[in-house]
Amino acid sequence: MTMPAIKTKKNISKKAVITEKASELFKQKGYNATSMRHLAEAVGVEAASLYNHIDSKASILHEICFRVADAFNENLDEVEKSSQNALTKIERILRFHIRMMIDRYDEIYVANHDWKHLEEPGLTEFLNHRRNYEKRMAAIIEAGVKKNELRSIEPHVAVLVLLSAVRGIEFWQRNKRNISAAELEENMILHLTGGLKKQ
Amino acid sequence: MTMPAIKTKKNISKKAVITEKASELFKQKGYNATSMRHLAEAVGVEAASLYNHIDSKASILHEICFRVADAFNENLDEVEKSSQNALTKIERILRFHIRMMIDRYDEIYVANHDWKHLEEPGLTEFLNHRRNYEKRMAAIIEAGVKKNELRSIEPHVAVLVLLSAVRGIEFWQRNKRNISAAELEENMILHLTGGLKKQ
DNA sequence: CCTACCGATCGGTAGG
DNA sequence: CCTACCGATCGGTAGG
Repeated sequence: MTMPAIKTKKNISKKAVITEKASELFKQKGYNATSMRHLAEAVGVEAASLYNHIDSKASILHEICFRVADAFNENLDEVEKSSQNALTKIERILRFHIRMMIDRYDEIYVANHDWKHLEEPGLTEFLNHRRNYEKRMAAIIEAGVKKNELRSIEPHVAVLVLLSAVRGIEFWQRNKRNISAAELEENMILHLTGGLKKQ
Repeated sequence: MTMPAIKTKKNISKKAVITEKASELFKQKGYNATSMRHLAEAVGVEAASLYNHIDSKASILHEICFRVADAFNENLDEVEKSSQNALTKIERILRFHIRMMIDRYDEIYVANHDWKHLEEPGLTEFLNHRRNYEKRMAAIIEAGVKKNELRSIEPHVAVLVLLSAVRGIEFWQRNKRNISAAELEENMILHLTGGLKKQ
């Protein structure tokens, strides 16, 4: 008799290590420049052994990208459900993005940079996720402008500015200066919502 | 007797075609995922023939990245020389970035995404260029804050927000909606400088 | 500018 | 989880 429960548990845990190391390497070198042999070395096994835990190199990227997408979608669901005003909603979304960029940097970086190498149908699905997310954010801003809560600004441009500004935390990650994560967050919120508020 | 003048002219022009096609392909697929055989096909020759015009795949990436870096540095030189106030200087820099993102999108995209694959010493040189550029921008903002022209904001965070927000034009390039380039530019400036102005 | 070809490395499999 | 190995593809060179 085998012991399926324990075997499963072991596999999951090793798979988690592989995904984590892959996130690190993909972030450092990029998806294509990271070979399964590099990854195997980082994990501490031979390349062939990785395939006992994962299906393919592509499947690792798929898992990283969609885990990230799911986290952002869940947060947006919650924000949408609330009855706060538009500026508060946007601020909540921004704070979530900023914290994800700080706490789960490797995964986020990979999802932002290497989604292009997803295989179909994952690629299309991922892009649909993203387009949908941007539309929902734009709708929040549009409602705020209509209610005269926000400065009159083109909602899609505002979304583009907000989402990419937050990605700029990559600069901060590269050389974490004297600024703390909290200080970074407050200054970003100040700058970005300052451009949305009515003067 | 050979005719060196004409021969040189021919080589330069073919090299320009190679660089242009490479920018396009690197943008679409990424540097590593673009093979010299793909590039040769796009140019209309066999892969081996490319090497009559360029030294290596790496040298193409080098040329793209440094051509971009030089353009931004030249503009910043000009802005610094002027005696305008801080907000005007920042606005001029932003408008230049926005127009570069629109007019020379392929090159800029490659410089932003694939600089990581530059070979040393190019990689270090490129990163120094960038760090220097960010410092000079931060100095402009810092001076504006001190002179009480700008809202009190951490200058390095402001630079990070501004430079990455502008990169968000990638979203716009992916699905150029109903918004014109001019409308995009004015809305971005409104949003980003709105967060810098004193209320 | 081409044909022919090089050594290196890739993702992945067979079999134990 | 390993050894041994596969076909495919890579950047680049020799020689004409």
